[in-house]
Amino acid sequence: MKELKQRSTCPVSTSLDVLGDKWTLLILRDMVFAGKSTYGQFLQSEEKIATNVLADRLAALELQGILTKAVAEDKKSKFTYRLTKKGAETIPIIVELVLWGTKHLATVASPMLLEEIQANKEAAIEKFQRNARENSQA
Amino acid sequence: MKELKQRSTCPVSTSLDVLGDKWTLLILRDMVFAGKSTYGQFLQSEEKIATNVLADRLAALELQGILTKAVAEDKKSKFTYRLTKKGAETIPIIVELVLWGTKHLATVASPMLLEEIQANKEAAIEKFQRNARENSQA
DNA sequence: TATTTCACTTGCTTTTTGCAAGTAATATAT
DNA sequence: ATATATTACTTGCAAAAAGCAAGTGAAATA
Repeated sequence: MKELKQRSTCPVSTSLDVLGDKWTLLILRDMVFAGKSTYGQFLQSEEKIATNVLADRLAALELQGILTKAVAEDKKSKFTYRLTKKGAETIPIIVELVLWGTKHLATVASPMLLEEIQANKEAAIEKFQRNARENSQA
Repeated sequence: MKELKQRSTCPVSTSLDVLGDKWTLLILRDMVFAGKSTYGQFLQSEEKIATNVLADRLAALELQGILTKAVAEDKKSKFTYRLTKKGAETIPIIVELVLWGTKHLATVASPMLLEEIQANKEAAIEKFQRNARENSQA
């Protein structure tokens, strides 16, 4: 596992201690924009995260209180990962990454998603957060 | 050096390919909030970046067009790093990291900075961007 | 009862990071 | 003019993290 090494008391630095690697925010992206919630779903993403890295990150995110892990309703051999409030509040960060990447890098964003964000960023963030919380009640 | 390996065409993923590590955004933080612009200044930060990692990241950021490197006015043995427009437009991401870290992690932010951001986020971001661009004219 | 699904773990190689020391081009002090 | 100090790196090596392929174990399905 991965224990948190806090390099300083700066909020940017400590946020990066938690979220600042190439995979953590992609897992959260999959939960927020693709509604994914299981280990197998996360493994299937286009970026092909290694299975041991995924296990490590999920455990770290759970430890940090960013997501919760629970036995799925349908099968008890399955787990469902859900965002906590703390986790859902990373959505503004992810949305800014979408906007920056779309503007400055060679990327392809879903036009509908992008339009929604550009039309009213605050409203779009609230909707994503509401969805994340709603799904967590299911 | 570090060439860009793009894992997918997703804007979140590609933004993380560029910015998603533990050091890159700290360098940008130092430029934005502390007005730092030289190699020696970056080395002195609280988080103690290794000198070879700093050199690697500065070269990668220059390659990505996020900052420019120029001989300093006062000494020609010194270089000045400045944010480009693309670089200054990462500020919203950094600001969201400040807010999330402040709310959810054990951190200490400058009260003045935090108040300024909380009072009017958009205005604060614009100010930081203006400063970054102003300094780049100096 | 056998096979498949699902969520991991293990072992090994490669890559990245961290650390300490070294170098080379100015700049400053004597 | 010469020696010392700055500044911005590079180099070499050990430690940590990531990537890859195969294996495991519990539960669901055939």
